[in-house]
Amino acid sequence: MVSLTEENYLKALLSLAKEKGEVNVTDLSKHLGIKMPTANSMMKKLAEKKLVVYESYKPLRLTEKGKKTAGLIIRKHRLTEMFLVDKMGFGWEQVHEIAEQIEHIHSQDFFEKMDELLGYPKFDPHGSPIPDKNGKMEWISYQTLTHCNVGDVVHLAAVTNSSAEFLKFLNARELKLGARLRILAIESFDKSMTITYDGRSDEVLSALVCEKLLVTL
Amino acid sequence: MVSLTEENYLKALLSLAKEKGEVNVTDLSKHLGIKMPTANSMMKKLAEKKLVVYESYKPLRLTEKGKKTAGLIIRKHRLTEMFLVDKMGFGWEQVHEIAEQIEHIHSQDFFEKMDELLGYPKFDPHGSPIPDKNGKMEWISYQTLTHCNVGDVVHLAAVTNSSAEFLKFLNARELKLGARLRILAIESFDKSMTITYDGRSDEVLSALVCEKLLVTL
DNA sequence: GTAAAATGTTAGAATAGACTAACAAAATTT
DNA sequence: AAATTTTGTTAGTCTATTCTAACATTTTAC
Repeated sequence: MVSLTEENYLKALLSLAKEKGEVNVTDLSKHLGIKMPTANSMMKKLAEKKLVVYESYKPLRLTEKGKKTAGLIIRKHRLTEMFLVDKMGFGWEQVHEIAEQIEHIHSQDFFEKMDELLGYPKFDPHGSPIPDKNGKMEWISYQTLTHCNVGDVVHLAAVTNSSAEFLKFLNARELKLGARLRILAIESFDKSMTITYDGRSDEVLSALVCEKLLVTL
Repeated sequence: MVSLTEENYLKALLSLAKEKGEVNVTDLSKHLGIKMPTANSMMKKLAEKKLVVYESYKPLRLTEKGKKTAGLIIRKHRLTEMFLVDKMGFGWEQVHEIAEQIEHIHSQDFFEKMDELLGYPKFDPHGSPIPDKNGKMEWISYQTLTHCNVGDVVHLAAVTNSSAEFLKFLNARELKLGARLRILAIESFDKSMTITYDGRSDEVLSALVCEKLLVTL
């Protein structure tokens, strides 16, 4: 049995591993908003449950069992987000918080029904891949907008931040997944970008925003 | 702030108060499957939070605040059950367990959206009233089938047990809410009833079943 | 290649929620 | 009304999850 708390640790480990490759206790505790010793003792506990490989002073790793467990929680999270947007009419900026809670519901049937009603989606409303029933996730390698050049024309494929604050910022600029973006200029001083898309022309996006936007050619 | 555990105590207090008028610690602990001292100390805690009136050796009562809080949890539970049945295609026997978890989700918006999508229903799939946004519940006084007589023709309005086991039993007999029941005979020995409805004739229901069926004339 | 800084670990304490054992009060029986 | 049974309370323990303070190791800087 994995507690709600343990589930949150596993999820954090998986997403930090994605971003960084390796995970250390400092990053984990910062990500979860807890103190380092708390994270540390939980790692020992998860190691006993064979969900984490823990060796003193070494980076943390999820075991296969841990990866699968974490993947299945993320699956529930993303199916929920998709359901909330597609079937209940929420905006993509509203669903992260709610999904954060619903992902801990213990009912296979509930999430299978969602999956079925949604027609077995592969991506959530923020463009993130939905893991399969074995917790396996296709890790698509998009580029951040930051890495593009003047003149490039790309499509917005995903965002790496699902906070309401960030997504409201994008809403205000009518910037949606799938949008075709043309890069007009890059300010060398602060790396801010001037782009054009849909009805909007000459929108300026700071580097902080650009690095959260994943694009495809 | 009310914890998930506290919410479950409040819900138990409200439903026991409905059944019995007064609530004592023994019934409460049995209902929740915990030991008496555990319930007792939680009652003191809820009394400090002004949710329960607690006096040594006296029956337990919810305060107005406690009733409202409990009513709002039941509202979330029943809206969820209705949503699961009406919008997601679950059977009425599948939804209690799932709703038991979803009722603890903290998001006004989530339940308001359900309510809206459902068209502001007044009853859940088991015929129980859905409390309003102030946690107030209309307490409709149905009769149990047990109290009817031979020759009576009544309609099944609600069931007082939402367990999968009981509802599967009714499913197997195609006994649904709204069904028009005619009482053909009552066995004086064990109070079992022979009834006819819809396509079914001469179904025999034990007193144990009959007392869980609420009917209107 | 030490010294300083960053990171990780251990030990001990707090809170929530559950338990058992022992005791106290109230209700019921005879 | 005394004895018995049921019900309620108190005290102390346990586990999960968190914390702070102190200490240890590793990494980085000079």
